[in-house]
Amino acid sequence: MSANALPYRHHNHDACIADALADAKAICQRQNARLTAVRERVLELIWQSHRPLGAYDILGMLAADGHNAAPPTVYRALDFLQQHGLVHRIASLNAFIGCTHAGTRHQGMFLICHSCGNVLELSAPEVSDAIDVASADVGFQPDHVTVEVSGLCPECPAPNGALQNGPSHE
Amino acid sequence: MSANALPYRHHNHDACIADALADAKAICQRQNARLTAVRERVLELIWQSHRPLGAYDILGMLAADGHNAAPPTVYRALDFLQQHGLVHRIASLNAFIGCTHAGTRHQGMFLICHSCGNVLELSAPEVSDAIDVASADVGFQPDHVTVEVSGLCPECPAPNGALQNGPSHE
DNA sequence: CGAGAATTTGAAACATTATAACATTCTCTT
DNA sequence: AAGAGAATGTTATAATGTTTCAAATTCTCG
Repeated sequence: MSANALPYRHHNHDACIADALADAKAICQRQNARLTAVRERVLELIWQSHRPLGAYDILGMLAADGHNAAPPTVYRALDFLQQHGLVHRIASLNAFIGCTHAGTRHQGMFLICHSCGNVLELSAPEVSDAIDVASADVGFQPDHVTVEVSGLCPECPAPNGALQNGPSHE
Repeated sequence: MSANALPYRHHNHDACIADALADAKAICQRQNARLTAVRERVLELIWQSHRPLGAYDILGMLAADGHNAAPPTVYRALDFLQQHGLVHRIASLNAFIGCTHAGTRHQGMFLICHSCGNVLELSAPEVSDAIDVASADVGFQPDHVTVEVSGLCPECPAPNGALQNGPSHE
């Protein structure tokens, strides 16, 4: 019933990265923005997992590339990518993740599995709407919304013997 | 219609702090937790404004007290206070604020004014519910939820001539 | 009370995340 | 080719948070 499938379950991740990069190119072209080599490489690195990556992780990967980059290089690339809606920053993790809804108007909600570390971005209009209503109720004008939910994803077993998704009697 | 008034508009802030401290004492007693001198002082400092305070701000204030504290002292006090539901951490600001719903079961939502810096904590069940539904929809089990909205509070004038709360025709 | 256990705090060093400031190189336009 | 603006390189530093071990305090129970 949900429009949001789990995009990282048994998928062709190479294609997933390639798609993201192709989309990014198109989006930047449309916006007259320059997806330079560093920026593209950073985006690619971020897309190499569905786990958020810290800026210094990226820095290390660039170093492994032979690129002797300093922190500002990475942060600038990340700023650019965020500004163009290609990556999101997860505030509760100080980390960055590729946007799975790039190019579409959306208000993301992030489901962060504290077991496997994967993050799923949902577009949840009902959540945004509820937030807008609650804000308007007290006369607050929302500008930017952060919704980050940490918990257990359906791929991960529940810690002890607790039920996870309810008995599968259907 | 909202149960959440703006608690920081024209209120007696000394009483506000005193109440918070009294509540904290009661809550800790009930939970057999020790609200020691440092912890209480940190809580008091946090309550001295409705703006979130950074850990190092608190550290500086303790220093002004003549207390030569190191970072772990503050972080430990903050951990304790969070664990007992007396303060919240605002992830998008790396800062801490007193909980205005201490002692009650709630899922906070934070309205952060980027003009005056004040933060209003709302208890918004509709938002929590929407988040729970959206999570359940993809089989995710929420554990901890972060909802932080930055924007313009009703106390602050809109930047240019834009309407803020709509015409007051009622 | 008083010994031992547990909790809390002190203190020093260190790790991680992010930014400032300024020089240099690149890219696009004309 | 020249100039303007954008992007990157480089160095240093700021801001935030943690690890570790030692000392002090408080609690428990005989």
